[in-house]
Amino acid sequence: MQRANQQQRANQQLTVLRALGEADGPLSARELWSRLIGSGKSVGLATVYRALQRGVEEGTLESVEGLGRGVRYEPKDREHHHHFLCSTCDHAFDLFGCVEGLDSLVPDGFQMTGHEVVLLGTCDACGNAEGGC
Amino acid sequence: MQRANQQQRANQQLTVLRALGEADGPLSARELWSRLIGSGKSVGLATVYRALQRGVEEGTLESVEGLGRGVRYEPKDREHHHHFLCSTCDHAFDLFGCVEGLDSLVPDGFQMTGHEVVLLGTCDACGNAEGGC
DNA sequence: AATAATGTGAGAATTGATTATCATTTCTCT
DNA sequence: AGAGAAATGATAATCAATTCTCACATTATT
Repeated sequence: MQRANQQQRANQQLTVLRALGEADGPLSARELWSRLIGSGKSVGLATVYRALQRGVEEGTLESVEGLGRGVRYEPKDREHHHHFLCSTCDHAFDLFGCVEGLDSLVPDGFQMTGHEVVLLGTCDACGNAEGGC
Repeated sequence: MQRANQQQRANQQLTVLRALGEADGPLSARELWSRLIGSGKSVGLATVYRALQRGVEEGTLESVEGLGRGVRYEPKDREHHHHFLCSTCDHAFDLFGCVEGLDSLVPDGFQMTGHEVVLLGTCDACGNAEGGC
């Protein structure tokens, strides 16, 4: 049992961060954990939280609120983008591009420092498969 | 004591819904409750939840996710609009107007059914008062 | 190798939001 | 006024997300 685990352990937090880096959108701690488990990587949920927390502290990750409930995380080095939230599978996808005309929405006296755009709907996979993807 | 309460009670849920209707943006159950208490109206938090839940069931209210954490509620009869979330006081303000060019962001095969735009920054009051508003 | 520092997993503990419960109170209708 | 239905408020219960704890494993440092 010790032997078997030796190659699977190393720096689990790196495993976590790598998986997040390969995702096509921001993930919650649990989503990330599920993916890792699903792909045969054995990590504890606590370790996922530790990796995310540390990533944010060190500035390599960014927490993304505003996508349904809960908090998701994504690498901070991605360029400005927005997200598509599938209402069927609840997965968030990165989008490319941005929009025009945001400044005109800002009320007098308010200072805008950022913005979020979330498109809602059905993703490709869920659109085809009836039940969900 | 009976006398005193008689005018304060009536239909507390109406009181709740009226307060929400007068707000300048969507409120969470707790925000709404705080406002009521703050303005001298004595209602239970449970009643606030009941009023909101029922409003959604009856179709007069709409729940708004995507503004930081938590769920907020707003009257459904307002026309299409978006929100400004103040990062200092965490209050959400209704905005007027919308944006262009959202369609071009949708990936192939995805079906967009709606969108949300949230502007982040500092509201007028918090911008002036240093500490918060 | 010996020791110290750090990382890890499992599950307990905590937290905050929401819902359920229940004894009263208020309404509605007669 | 009187009876039964609905509403109310206080608080307990529930639930999911996140953090904490601790025994043990791994790595780093002599």
